[in-house]
Amino acid sequence: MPHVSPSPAPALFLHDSQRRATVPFQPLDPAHIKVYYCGPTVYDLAHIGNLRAMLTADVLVRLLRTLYPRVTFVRNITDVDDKITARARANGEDIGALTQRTTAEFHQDLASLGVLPPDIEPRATHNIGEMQAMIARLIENGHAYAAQGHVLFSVGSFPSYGALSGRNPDELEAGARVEVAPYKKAPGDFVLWKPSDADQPGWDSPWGRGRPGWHIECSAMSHRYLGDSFDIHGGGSDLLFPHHENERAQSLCCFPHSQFANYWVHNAMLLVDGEKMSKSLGNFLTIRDVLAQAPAEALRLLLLGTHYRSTLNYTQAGLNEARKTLDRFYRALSSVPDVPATPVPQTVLAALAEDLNTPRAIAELHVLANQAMGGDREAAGALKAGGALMGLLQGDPAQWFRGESSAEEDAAIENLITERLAAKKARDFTRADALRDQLQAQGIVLEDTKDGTNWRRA
RNA sequence: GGUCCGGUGGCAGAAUGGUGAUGUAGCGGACUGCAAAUCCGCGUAUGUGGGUUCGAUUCCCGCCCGGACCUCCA
Repeated sequence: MPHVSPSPAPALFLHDSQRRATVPFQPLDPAHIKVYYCGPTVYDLAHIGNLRAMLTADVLVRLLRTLYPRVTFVRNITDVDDKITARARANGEDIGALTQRTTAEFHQDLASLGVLPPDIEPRATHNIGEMQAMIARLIENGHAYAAQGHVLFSVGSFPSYGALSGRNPDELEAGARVEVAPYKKAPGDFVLWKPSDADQPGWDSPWGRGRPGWHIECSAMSHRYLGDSFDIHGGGSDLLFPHHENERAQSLCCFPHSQFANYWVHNAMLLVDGEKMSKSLGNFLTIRDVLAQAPAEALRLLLLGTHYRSTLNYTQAGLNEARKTLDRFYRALSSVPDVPATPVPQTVLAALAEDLNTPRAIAELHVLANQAMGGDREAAGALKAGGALMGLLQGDPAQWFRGESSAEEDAAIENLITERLAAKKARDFTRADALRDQLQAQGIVLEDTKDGTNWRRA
């Protein structure tokens, strides 16, 4: 019954932040989709808010790969930043050591969540030359100016400044909470290049030894790896302004006849227990904090359980529920012998094609799981295939239920189960229940079936 | 202050101008020695006040509440 016949791919709709509407996705070149995401600034462990953006990108890219023959996904590493310099100093650590270590930790964390690596992962420090070339070009074009060792982008030189984030540059000044640096011609002008002290990282440049401003790196790297126009640029909604607005301004002024990013995808923020995650509130959660108390897949399912454009409230209860949901999904998969390889079910694909509606896609997985539970092998295959599209359900069910355990542990458990079965056979239920309680105390749950007793970890 | 987003059952979370998914929790039942798992059944929701409409949860306006951004936070 489930949808194994090849069907035409559904049309992809995406919510574009700039158009402020959900619109049909029309690739620049259907033969090759190009996606750029802002990656992490590597000075500390990634938190679950960072993860949300990475997961949104992951599902988007997985979906694009099923709809189009070729996708190039670029996600940068920001390895030069004043936060990095400050942290390295605080740690008494070399900057390179800090960024390398943090990058490795980032990769490990994402890998444990099943987030596929980008095709290209450029580092800012490897692209200083490209940044300088863009800055020089912006100065030539009259869009930037040097002042007191800084180079600043002149916001007034770009009429459509503010179009992405829906801001009026004149109104920005009114509520500005930051002091305007004296070398700025206009308050909204932002730094492309800034001078470095001897103890700050720096590179020689026509404007003196210095380092790039934050925004120019993404313009330089997206241009180098994707060209002056590409399909999708994504990131957290907090990057919309000023980061993405500024990127757009730089890139369009540098390459006036380009489109830069054709679609902008922004995920909403995440709360923890209803409050903004912050170190001072004590509710700051790194990916590793969560993985210490639940399987990575449960975290993944939890984060995909809310649409990416809605605020997501992370709670322990939600994490537990995600875990129970996976129990059911894996139980459905294991209820069917030899789950067949099946195309992605249309119901799941259609949900994701509507602006990455992962909650609806997961609801469709429940429908398939219910069918699989009733013995429908095709549904089980579809469940697994649909899960794969979201990076879920690719594990071994036995592994899911039993987790990591040694052969000795397993043997000990099996022994107690055998003993209990003997007691049951002798109708010594007191003894049998005592053995079951003993296992329960170890976190082992028993399930008696016609064919014997199964066990799993609670 | 400016701009923007949201308020759906106990909880999580979709959708929609015409009887509101999916899950979880709860209740009842089947199965079980008892459980666990599974299956069957049940109930409960559109913040508030107006407007448009034959009909509004959906569109419009006010109000209340929550959240985001407003120069380097995903």
